[in-house]
Amino acid sequence: MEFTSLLNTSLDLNANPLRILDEAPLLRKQEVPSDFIELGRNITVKEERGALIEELNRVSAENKKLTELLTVMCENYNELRHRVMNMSKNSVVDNDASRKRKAESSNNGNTGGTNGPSESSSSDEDSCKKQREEHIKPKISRACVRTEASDTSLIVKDGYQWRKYGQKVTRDNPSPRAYFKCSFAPSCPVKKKVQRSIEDQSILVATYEGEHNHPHPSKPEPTSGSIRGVTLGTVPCPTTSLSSSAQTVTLDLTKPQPATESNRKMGTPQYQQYLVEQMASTLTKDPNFKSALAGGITGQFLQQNTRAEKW
DNA sequence: CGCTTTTGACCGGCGC
DNA sequence: GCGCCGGTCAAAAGCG
Repeated sequence: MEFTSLLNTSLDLNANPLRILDEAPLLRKQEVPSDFIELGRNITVKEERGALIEELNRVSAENKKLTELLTVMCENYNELRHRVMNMSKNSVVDNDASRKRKAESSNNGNTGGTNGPSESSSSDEDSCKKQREEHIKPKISRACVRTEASDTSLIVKDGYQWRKYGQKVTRDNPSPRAYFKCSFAPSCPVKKKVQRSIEDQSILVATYEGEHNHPHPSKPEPTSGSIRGVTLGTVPCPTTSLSSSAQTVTLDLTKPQPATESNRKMGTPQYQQYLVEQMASTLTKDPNFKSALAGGITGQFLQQNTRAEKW
């Protein structure tokens, strides 16, 4: 990843905010008098103390907010994890069921007179064909991008050059779906479909098909324009097993968290501190997260997604 | 003038 | 075989 080397992706998260908060006044107390004497400022100790207390309150409030945010994220993660696990189970069942259904229908068609052997061989051929086709299938990945709700354009700035070649209103979603081709290289086979999420109109769901056969043309445009990512400009969605109605997540946490069991203790300062530490260390240590973040910023997330994704 | 976007028409797959 | 639907094409319009 050439871009990860250019960008410092370290989040520099404060892994131990509560302790530092406790230490902060002590540090400041040591610093204040020396500054005070050296610069000879006309500030009374009272004023300085008041300012420090105010600052401390502000930081505490900020910390509280962040802790709450992390708690919510953790809850969402667990919920999503359960959903994905259930869905993957269901999809396996569904695949088997649909295969059975197809086999049954083809068998029913053959009940007229064909015998067993030819029947089974044809179904085997079909399955082989299917497998071959699936291998040929271009890699598909999906990304969700939060935009202004009022922004009606279906433009996802991921750093690549796209040419729109069609737009359709699909049955499952009232908002139009736009079709794009990569126009940076004429031979590039990558296509992109962009459609607003049916659940949240402010979220654009971009589906990428294929892999770019050329280097990334440029640094991605800043996400400050029409796209307003909170932390990540683009958010990798769970792709394979989740439908378009799947819940959009803002973080792709791939490692299991021990929070499910300790949810009962949620709210205690110890738990919150533990949560903060765990989340921060998970985020900063997890190479998947780092790469996803870097990819999201640089537009490389597409390639990462497709590589990580099963065909 | 060349590139991009728009949009109606067309095509192919799939289910009934 | 027919109709529906998603995906693509291509001509016209727009834009810098």
